[in-house]
Amino acid sequence: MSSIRDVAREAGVSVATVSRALSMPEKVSEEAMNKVHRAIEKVGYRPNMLARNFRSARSYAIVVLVPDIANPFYSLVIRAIEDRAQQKGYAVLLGDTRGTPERELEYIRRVETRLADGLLQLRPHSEKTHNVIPPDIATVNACGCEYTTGPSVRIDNRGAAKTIVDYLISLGHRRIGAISGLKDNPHAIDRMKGYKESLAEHGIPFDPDLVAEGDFTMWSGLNSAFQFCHMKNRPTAIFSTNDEMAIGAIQTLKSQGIRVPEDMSVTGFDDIAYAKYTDPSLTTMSQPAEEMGKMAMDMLLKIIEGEPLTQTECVLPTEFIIRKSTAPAPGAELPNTPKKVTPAP
Amino acid sequence: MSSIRDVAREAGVSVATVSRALSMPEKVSEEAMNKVHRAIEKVGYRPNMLARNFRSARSYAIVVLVPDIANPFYSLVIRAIEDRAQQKGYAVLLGDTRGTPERELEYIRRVETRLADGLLQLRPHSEKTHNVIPPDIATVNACGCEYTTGPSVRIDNRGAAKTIVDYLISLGHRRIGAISGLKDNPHAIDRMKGYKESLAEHGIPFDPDLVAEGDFTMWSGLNSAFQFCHMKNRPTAIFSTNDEMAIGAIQTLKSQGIRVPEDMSVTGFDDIAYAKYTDPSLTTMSQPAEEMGKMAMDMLLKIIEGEPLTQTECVLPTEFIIRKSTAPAPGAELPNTPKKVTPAP
DNA sequence: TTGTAAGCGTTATCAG
DNA sequence: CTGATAACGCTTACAA
Repeated sequence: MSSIRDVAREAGVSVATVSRALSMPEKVSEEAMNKVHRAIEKVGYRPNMLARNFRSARSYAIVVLVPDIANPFYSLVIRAIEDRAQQKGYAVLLGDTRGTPERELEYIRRVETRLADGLLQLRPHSEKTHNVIPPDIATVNACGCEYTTGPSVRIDNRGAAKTIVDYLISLGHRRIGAISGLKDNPHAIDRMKGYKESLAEHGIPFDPDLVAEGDFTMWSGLNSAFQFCHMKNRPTAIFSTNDEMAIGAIQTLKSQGIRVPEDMSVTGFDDIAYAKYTDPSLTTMSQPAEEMGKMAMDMLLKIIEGEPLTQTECVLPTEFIIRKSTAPAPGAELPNTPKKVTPAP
Repeated sequence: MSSIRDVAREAGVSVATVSRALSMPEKVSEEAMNKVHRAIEKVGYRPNMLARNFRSARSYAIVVLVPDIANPFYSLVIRAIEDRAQQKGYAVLLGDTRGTPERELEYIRRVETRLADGLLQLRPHSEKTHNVIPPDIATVNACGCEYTTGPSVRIDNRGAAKTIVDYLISLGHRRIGAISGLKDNPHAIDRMKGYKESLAEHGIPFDPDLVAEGDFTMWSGLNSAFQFCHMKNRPTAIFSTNDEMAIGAIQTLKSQGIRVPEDMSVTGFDDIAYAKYTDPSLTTMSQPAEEMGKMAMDMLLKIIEGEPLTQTECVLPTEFIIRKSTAPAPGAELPNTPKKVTPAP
């Protein structure tokens, strides 16, 4: 519990010199430097960061607001954020909101009360169900959507979804079921837009009976798929707005004796690590999770440090990964099997 | 940026009264209370927690040291920790070490410099490869092993592993391959002990050729399995020390035309969410991830607050989950198929 | 290059 | 119950 004073006394210099030796070494003589370091060693001094942060009115911490840390896509983004933060000397406060506005508010308060210098959001902001972020708070959205306001990093969810459905249609599918996220989830909304756009473009009428509402969990994918199994005129393909629901859906299909992809194709979204190891492996849209986290962190740091933002919205490219869960529609006659699909911008 | 002074002036009371109104409301008259709250509202006051923490020499934060946040088992534990921390008014600093002692040290420093009040470790401590935690730091291990020193929460890794291998043997398996974690990983060591114990108990000689060293990733499981496929006298079952390696291994086996479980049984460890959705679904040992995080957090809080610990080591029960990835050994004659297996203590 | 001393926003200690 | 005031450990003008 020794303080800077003890070091100063031991070294025979002033506290100012000790302070400077620690934070502006170039302004201290070599001799003083040595004395200080010896003294630090001797008294076992550790600077009190609480005091330093207080004095400099900065916490060197940011909070990450995430709907669910156990979601593998989010944990990838967070890992990248943490990595970057550590490099820059910032700490990451974990803010798992579990979808509740109350918990979210707690974390917003943490930055209002100076416990954090900024806020990184991993879920698109929907004013209806979430708190509005006070305007004086430095914040960046790392997983934005089309209508995200304020600085954000995102992918083209709509375009990426359209790419997937275009592909399904090119395989001869005409009845394509969709497993959406919750109705007011901005990611689900954007992706469903792409789904509808693709259908419209190919002259396929949109059928509301063909969309099931999930909540991005495997469990909900499992349940949603039942709805499609027992239809009189069941779809030949399922477009899921994320990988876990697709994995759950495949499970159900198999249990009902429906072969994937021979009888029904299934696509995911995110390309989580498990997508490659399911049976069959999952055709899906890969998001640059690491890059998203890293870029968002860099943007937030700029805002915090008062540097100008070169661009306020950053749309990153996705990659369409074709694996084994998709095949030509049963009985479809294809002019030629598509070899290549342009990735979403 | 208004301070407690502004509130005091506005309310016509002293700063001491404002401070008390906020942290010891029972010691303030109702009248003063009202004046203060009106003033707070009016000037838009938010207490500066940096100052409060500095003054009270507490950060109300803990750091969680985790080898890899993207590991689904760890993210479950962390979610529970965060939940508990939030309830108790503590923040969680994410410390993803990526296995490097340097990053680990950075986080240990954070608690030495008062930026956190305590340390929760999610990996067993092995003195050889990790920093030693200074004795004056409040710390609890949430995923301990047999030889973890200091307060810890853990499961009986050895016993649980033995339960699995006992089961395999009861199915008639005699040549049982093992995919271990890295040699010096304490979890891997404990679990491999259980493996060997079970073999010994059943009079099956231990064969070093039958153990592959993985690193707990799916990728390493995938590679390890190849080693078993191409053996002259290949095993009829694989005991993997975690689920991801088991999932990777199954992938390899299938690709090599080896049916699971008909030709070869595979077992995992952890029971991550995906274990239920692989094909075939995975027989594995379920760890009480949430409970482990919650208990460890409670213990750490007690240490921080100076309360006595009722017990310093807490061993939680596991549950053996038999799914579809295990079956009787090919050609084995079983006296009677085992119906029930006693779970590890 | 170094030292002196004035804060930073709170809480805690004393008197009143 | 309330108010004045001294810390808390550090940074940073300003002076030397």
